[in-house]
Amino acid sequence: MYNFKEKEQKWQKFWEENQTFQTDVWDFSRPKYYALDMFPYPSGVGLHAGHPEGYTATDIITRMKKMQGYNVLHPMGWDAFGLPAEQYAITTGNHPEQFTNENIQTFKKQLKSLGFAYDWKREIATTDPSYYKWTQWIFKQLYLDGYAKYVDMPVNWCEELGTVLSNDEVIDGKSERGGYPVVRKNMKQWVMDIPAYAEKLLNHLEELDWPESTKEIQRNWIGKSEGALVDFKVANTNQSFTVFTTRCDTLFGATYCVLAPEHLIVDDITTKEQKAVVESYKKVCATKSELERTELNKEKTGVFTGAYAINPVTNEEIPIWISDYVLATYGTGAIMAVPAHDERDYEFAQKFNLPIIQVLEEETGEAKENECKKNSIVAVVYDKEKNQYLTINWHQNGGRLFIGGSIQEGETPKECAIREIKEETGYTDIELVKETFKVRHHYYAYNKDKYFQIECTGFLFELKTHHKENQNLDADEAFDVEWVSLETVEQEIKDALHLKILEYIQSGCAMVGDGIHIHSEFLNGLNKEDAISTMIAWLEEHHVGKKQINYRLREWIFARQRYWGEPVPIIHMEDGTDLVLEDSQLPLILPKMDDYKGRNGAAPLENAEDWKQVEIDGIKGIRETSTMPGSAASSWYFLRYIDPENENQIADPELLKHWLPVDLYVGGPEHAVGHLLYSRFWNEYLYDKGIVPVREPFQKLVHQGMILGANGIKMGKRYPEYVVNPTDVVESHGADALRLYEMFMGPLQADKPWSQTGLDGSKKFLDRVYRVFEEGKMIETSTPELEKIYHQTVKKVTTDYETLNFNTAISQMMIFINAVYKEDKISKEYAEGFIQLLNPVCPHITEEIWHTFLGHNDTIAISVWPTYEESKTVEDTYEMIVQVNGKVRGKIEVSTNTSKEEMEILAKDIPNVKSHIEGKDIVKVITVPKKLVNIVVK
RNA sequence: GCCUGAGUGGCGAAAUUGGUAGACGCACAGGACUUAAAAUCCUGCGGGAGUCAAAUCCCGUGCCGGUUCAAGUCCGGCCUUAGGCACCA
Repeated sequence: MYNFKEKEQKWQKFWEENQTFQTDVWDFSRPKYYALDMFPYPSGVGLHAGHPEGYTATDIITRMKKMQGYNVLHPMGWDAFGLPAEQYAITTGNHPEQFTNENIQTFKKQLKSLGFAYDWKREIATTDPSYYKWTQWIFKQLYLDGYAKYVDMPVNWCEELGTVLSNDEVIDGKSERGGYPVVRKNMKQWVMDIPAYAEKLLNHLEELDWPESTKEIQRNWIGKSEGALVDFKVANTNQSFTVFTTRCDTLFGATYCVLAPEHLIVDDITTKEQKAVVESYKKVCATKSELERTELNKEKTGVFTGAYAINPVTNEEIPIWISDYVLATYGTGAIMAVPAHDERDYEFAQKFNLPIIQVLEEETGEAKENECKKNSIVAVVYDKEKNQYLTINWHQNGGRLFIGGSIQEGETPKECAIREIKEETGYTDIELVKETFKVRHHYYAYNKDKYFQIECTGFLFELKTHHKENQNLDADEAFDVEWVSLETVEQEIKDALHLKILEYIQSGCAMVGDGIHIHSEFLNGLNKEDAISTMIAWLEEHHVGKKQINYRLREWIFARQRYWGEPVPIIHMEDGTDLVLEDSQLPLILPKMDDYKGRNGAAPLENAEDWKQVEIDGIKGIRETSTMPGSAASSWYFLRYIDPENENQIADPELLKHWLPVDLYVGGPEHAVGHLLYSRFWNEYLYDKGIVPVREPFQKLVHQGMILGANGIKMGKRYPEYVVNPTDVVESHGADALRLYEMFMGPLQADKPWSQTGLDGSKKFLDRVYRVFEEGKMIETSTPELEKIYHQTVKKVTTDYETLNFNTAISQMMIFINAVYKEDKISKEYAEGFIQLLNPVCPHITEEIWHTFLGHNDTIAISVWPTYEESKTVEDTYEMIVQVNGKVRGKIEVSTNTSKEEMEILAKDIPNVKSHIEGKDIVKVITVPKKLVNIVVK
């Protein structure tokens, strides 16, 4: 019986004493492999069930690659700055460092008990001054190059946490940590100019082997949009403002402009009469929290400034409004409103009765030469009481349609619609509900033998009473007037124009799609794409605008009003200048304090008087008291692992050149934007500076799924009875069983529920493996019976590990062990190979067998990975499937090199197949070599 | 609303370029060993009809339709669910 408790400790001690997994990074003689886990925040509660999942995945790759002859770097460290340690310090009066170090020790002990092949000599903690020296140094470079800036800007302020937060730390208007409300506030802040790298960060996503979903999230977060800047003069002043638009082609339809309430020009242009309302509106917006702003987005609000802008293409005066639906922080904080072709502008225009001009028209039907032009209408009449629509059934002569007709001389479209309804159906007691945008339609009229191009307006009327007057029909108008349900309408109306009008009536807002420009002078007749480029050329020629690319990505707010973070190495001098510390003054050490609580929203370091006050060459100054955000240290830690003790640079350039990029990076999907975007930014910056040799740090990225409770719900405080603690499992089942189970549960990337019996099953498998040796099934002579399955197993396990399909690799090893039991013997050669295959997943039991039963003195970790022969994996017979009309009617064991002709003959000879084809004509026979025969009969 | 991904037995899940749906494991049932139980080993295990037993047949991969000799896999349209974005002009 295998004593996992004793043996696991024995081998962990052995690996440590023999430094089995220490990496000589200067050994360039072998190919390198860098396998990285996202380093954990060492919280007080220790490891949870999810940690071993990702860590085991990289550990498997590490151990296999090492056996395949790679020099593997597999480090671990601690992302140790953060809020909990600080809050603990505030409540207990202890130093956060002490708390952090205790947690690190707990984590480390737990990780070691799982048997991971980390090189603990390279362990780093972000809170260690020898580490944050270099975090500060990178900050300094960014500062000197103008990417780190101290600016006055609106920020996300969280009162409860007493700090500002970056955009990725705010979710639905609440703080990611704790879920406290977040408000907007203007503050002097340190920011990183990540938008300057937006284009590079976007483009280089292409070359990465990352999950498509994560790349997509980053693309959305960067949010590139191409458009134009357009200048608007304010009438009767010398003021002007610029708007950003992606639809400059609709400029002829711009009927008003909207500025963000915070826009600087607002106060200057507001007229006396409007001053009071503008002021009060601005006040309301300022006090709204981020949450209220997003929640209140149903109803548009805004006020008129009294001023007018001049539309540069029409030279007409259009009113300037302010509204919080225009964001101060995006684009230029000002827009031109085209209500006909933008949903938000449409809604706003409807509410405040602003004019709507259609400048784009959708087209239905097919354009022909020599078309006759006319204007027409399509009218939809709806009976609310019966929930039915009024239609005209032309039967063979055109099917079902709504009411349609041509507009006559001197008639408005609406008058035409009312007239046509009366003439064709007799109904007169109707009320107009809605008039749609115009549609351009092309059709052929059989009765007139002519092609027509019509401009058609749609109408929706509601029937008030069934009062009817006489119809007034032409002789050739033979149809039935029918009330039908919406379902019938959708099924039976086929005409493209009528369908389009119905679509307008149902959706009913702005028309945002493509179409043909109208009422747009030099754009008339052009589609959207052509019109945009034509308009940009026009704007540039007339010096009133230009092409512009805009990003949604904001500056990274790089300061927190907290204690437990890296100090920013800046001194604000009395003379108003900012001074960055000399390299020799780094690291700037975080001072010990009596009280870690900030006062009135000020940073805790404000209280460190002795530390804060400095004097240089007789000039007094005050140190920056904000600290860096959590994602600062994690944005470059993967570089430090390569050379963690280097005192002169972040890492030796020669080593960086050899070891980068990270070959495999495994971590949770929750870092899709924050950490993974910031690291890419810093790495890209350091690449541009020539410090780092690769543009992208993480070549291949994989997100492990979540381990759910046995109830299928995320483990956590809500259902404490379903929480699994890995340390308990190591106690009860052993580290190997835990590792094996977590890898066997399902695909690495999927969320999977925990199962206690499943875990038992994994342990049973390990006992079954051990028993092969314990019971003496291993023999010195060869076992040809197992040859094929052994080679198949080596092949499948190797390739499945490489593609991270651990669950199927394990199932193949189970199949192999089942075969060993069936034969009741195994040769030493195959036993060794098998134990090596299992070793990356279950390092302890395999190491034990390797020494005890297989007689080795050296660790299995440095043995040579087993190989397979392709020729020995292929079967020489296979089960040929015989189908009749696609249904399986027989199976027969045949040799692999049976010819197509032979296959067909054999197939037709199977009794059950015979009975299915008897008396029928064989239409065709499909033969797929090494697979099947399908006989098609009639 | 928009963008991703997922939906297969009682459960976790497998299935090359379309080619035997359900590998492997869990649970369950039966047998062997045992005084007995546990452990272990062996066998069976999608649903239905059929039979002493079998052969055999029908149905079955979220739903509806299509392409094909053949669809879990490809195409069109829905439904459910998880994640992301959401007044981004």
